[in-house]
Amino acid sequence: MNCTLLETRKTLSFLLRSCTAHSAALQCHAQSFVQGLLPNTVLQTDLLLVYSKLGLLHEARKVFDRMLDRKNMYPWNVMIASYAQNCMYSDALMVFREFKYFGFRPDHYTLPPLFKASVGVDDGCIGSTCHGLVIRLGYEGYVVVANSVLEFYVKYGAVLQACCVFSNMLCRDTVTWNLMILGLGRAGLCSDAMSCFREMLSLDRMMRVDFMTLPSVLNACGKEGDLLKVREVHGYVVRSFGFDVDAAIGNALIDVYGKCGCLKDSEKVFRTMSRLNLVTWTTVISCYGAHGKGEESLLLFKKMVDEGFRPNPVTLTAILASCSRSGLIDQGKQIFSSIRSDYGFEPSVEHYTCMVDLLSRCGYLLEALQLLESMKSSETGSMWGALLAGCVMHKNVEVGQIAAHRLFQLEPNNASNYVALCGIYQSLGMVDRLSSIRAKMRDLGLVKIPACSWINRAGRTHIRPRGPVSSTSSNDLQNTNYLNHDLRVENLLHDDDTLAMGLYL
DNA sequence: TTAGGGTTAG
Repeated sequence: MNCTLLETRKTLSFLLRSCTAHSAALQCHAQSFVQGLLPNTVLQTDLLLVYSKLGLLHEARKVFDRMLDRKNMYPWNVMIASYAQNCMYSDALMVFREFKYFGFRPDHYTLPPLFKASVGVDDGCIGSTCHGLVIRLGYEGYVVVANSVLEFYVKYGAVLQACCVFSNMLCRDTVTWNLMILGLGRAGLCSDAMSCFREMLSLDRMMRVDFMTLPSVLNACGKEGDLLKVREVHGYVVRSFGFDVDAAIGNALIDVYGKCGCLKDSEKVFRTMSRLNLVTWTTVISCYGAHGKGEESLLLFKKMVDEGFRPNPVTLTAILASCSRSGLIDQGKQIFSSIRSDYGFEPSVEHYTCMVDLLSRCGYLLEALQLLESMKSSETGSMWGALLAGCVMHKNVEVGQIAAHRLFQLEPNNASNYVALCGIYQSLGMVDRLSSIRAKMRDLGLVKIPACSWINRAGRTHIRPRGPVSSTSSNDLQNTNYLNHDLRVENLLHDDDTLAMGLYL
């Protein structure tokens, strides 16, 4: 390549790296072609990067496929990462298979997207095998790689394994702590999540709590329903970030106050937020709905649409659930029919469940049954459970028996369904049938687990069973500190993973 | 020249 062409190539590389628009990238690409600079590994890699950055995966793949130099790891890593970042997990894994075919060994750039892809395709074996590779190839010391391993176990719902990885990590940073708090909170180990947060607060500057830590911490507080802790964390948020917070923190605050029964506080946070997103609207709609304020939820839904936000399936579930809790039958029916016609989604299992619940609560039991029998999605216990609950409420034995017998097939070990049917028979004085169901429960060895309440008193959570039983300390139940488990990483890997590692290397 | 984290329903 002569000096002029080299200069042109360098200029185009510089321009490509600063491209922020599709048209500019296309112009640079065209110029590269016209100037006779292609194929060239450096320029093609720059094109691959810019198309990936702009989310133009089809263009990126075309560039990748035309690259003649397949010995360079860099484009492979970029292609795998681009697919993973754009949720095209199967494509990422296919490129990785090809990568292996060419005899490459993954490096510390290759592995993080593979963990993401493993979670994306819901295949724990891939992540587990990659974990084996991390150990075998000695990448445990790279904090980004180690965090990806941790993220895999957190997102895959394997909290014990996540704790094990966390305990054995050679280096940690803010992302590590954020992931661990997230994992503990998602697993319902809320006290452990809070302990983890407090430990993080006591660390030095390198591990400083950042804006991404707080939604997970708040989420854990919400699951526990501990208002005292919520206020404590909210105080920390205001001291650190002021009142006008990042959308995700604001959304978590709205949600958590709603879950603790403080709708007024949810409203206050909502009013002070300047950066709203679709999740904000969905959360606030859901909060009003959960507090039985369906009319307000509908007004917010309308305002959201007027402000240009297009509801997603989660928003539609939230508004349907709000209608259901408030018995707003006409509005609920109208929204349900608009899911396909106005918003272009196929109604999901969740949408059907809300609709069956709404119809059942309002006494339209035959209509609910017809809806269940007509739907294309696969039926779930929740749907039939909603219908059965409506039958109990409205003392309808005919539909109730259909729902109960369907539930006996779907959930053979769930005593609640038998108890619900007994409730219908009892309310109608059908003594023989009541005795028959109770006898069946005895034969099957089914026992209804008594309901209980969780009460927070002076910062301690107590469990109060129904009936005249004294309260039990939470310590009786939550006496496990997961982070202090003596765990060895080797125990996380199955024989199959070891075998896969052996085959690979 | 490439890799990582948060919030919403049921």
